Amino acid sequence: MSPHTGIRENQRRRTRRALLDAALSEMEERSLGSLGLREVTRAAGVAPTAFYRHFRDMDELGTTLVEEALASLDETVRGILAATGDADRRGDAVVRLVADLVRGRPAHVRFLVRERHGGVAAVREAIAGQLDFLAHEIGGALAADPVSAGWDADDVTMLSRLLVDHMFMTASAFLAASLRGEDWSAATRTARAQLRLIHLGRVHWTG
Amino acid sequence: MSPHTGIRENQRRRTRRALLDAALSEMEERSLGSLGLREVTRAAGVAPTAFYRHFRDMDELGTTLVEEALASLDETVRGILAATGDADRRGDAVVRLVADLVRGRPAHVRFLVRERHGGVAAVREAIAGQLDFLAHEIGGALAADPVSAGWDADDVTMLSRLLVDHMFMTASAFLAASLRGEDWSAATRTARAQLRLIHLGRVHWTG
DNA sequence: TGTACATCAGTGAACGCGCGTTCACTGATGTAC
DNA sequence: TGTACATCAGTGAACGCGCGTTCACTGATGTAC
Repeated sequence: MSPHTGIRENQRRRTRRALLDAALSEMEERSLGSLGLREVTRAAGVAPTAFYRHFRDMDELGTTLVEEALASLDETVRGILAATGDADRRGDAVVRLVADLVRGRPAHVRFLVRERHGGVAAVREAIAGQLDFLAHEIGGALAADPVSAGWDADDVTMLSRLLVDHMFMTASAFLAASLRGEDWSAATRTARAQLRLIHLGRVHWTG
Repeated sequence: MSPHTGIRENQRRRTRRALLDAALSEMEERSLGSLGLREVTRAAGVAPTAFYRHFRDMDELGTTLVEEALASLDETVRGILAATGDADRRGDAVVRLVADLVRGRPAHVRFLVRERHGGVAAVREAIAGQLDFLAHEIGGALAADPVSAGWDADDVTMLSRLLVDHMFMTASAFLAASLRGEDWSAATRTARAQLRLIHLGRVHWTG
């Protein structure tokens, strides 16, 4: 191994990252579909043609961002569901997880919220696929709870879908609060209360 | 009044409608932000410059669509809330209302779902404003229910937000089902079950 | 270690194209008398 | 009713501009010996 091994690969990674970050940054106010290749390369500080060394087109860059944004999310969620049995604490833990995600990668989360129903089919489908998987994971964990005795599969699916959608609602509420310069206490209280209400419904559910 | 009075105004309305419909049609797969003025006029069958006789820019066309899409919605919802006391029937009525909306104006509904978190600030804000108003209306109706005795204002807001978001989830589920060529029975059952679960949580809520 | 060759991430010029916007216009519709 | 004038929705040419994509290239990095 030469002393210089990896220099080229390193530069390549830096450019690729610059392109992804530039795209995320340009999408603060706008959507992927309205983003231009030249716009992204300009913001990344490279020539337009450098783009093609990393992505076939903007769709491919978009699906890459989906993978980045949701990587490790379902693992983390599964961890919470497995570790915490108590419903209120579990709810609090999920809300905290969402808050951490939004705080840690606000641009990625905004991207997910915006493009989930957005104008780029490839990206919509990538997100939908990941969320199906996540809902399935959550469903598996919920089905194992004692309180789910007597629930049929459709009911479990219905609940896990509701919870996944609630995670998006909550993420969106945090982003909106940041935009208005508010702190997150009100949004946190609302999200927790909604989860508590859903949990109460679950406890009193009758097939 | 001459026999020809209104001909000009009529033509004007037809062109305006053609522009709005062309935009909705072009947005079946894409988002407002990626739509071009020339694209819309081409689809509407008029010269590009005709656009300016009706809208300052695409933002203004977008906010017009928001008003169209949500016009009469909150009135209808209020009607249901006032007319039906029983919770299960109320839930069914809301799900039916959403289904009718999606069936009757699928392009408008798709537009709302897509642009609610989309890349055009003016349109996002117009939708958010309308939904705030709708949530407030629903909150007013819910607060009047006997079951809401002892609920504070924050709790009522928390619940009406959840219900408004659930309407969007449901609308999105219907659109997705149509796209996959499925009928809407599964989506309807899921939406009703979710509302029933939320209602159960409400009944057992303790400040 | 040094040398000769291969690789390949990023470049810069060039292309044809559709964009948003301006402008003076046309001609059907509307109005005053 | 007929006539003369005003209005104004829609037109078509023209503009400068940024777009996505192609291509042959450069020069630093990597590899074989």
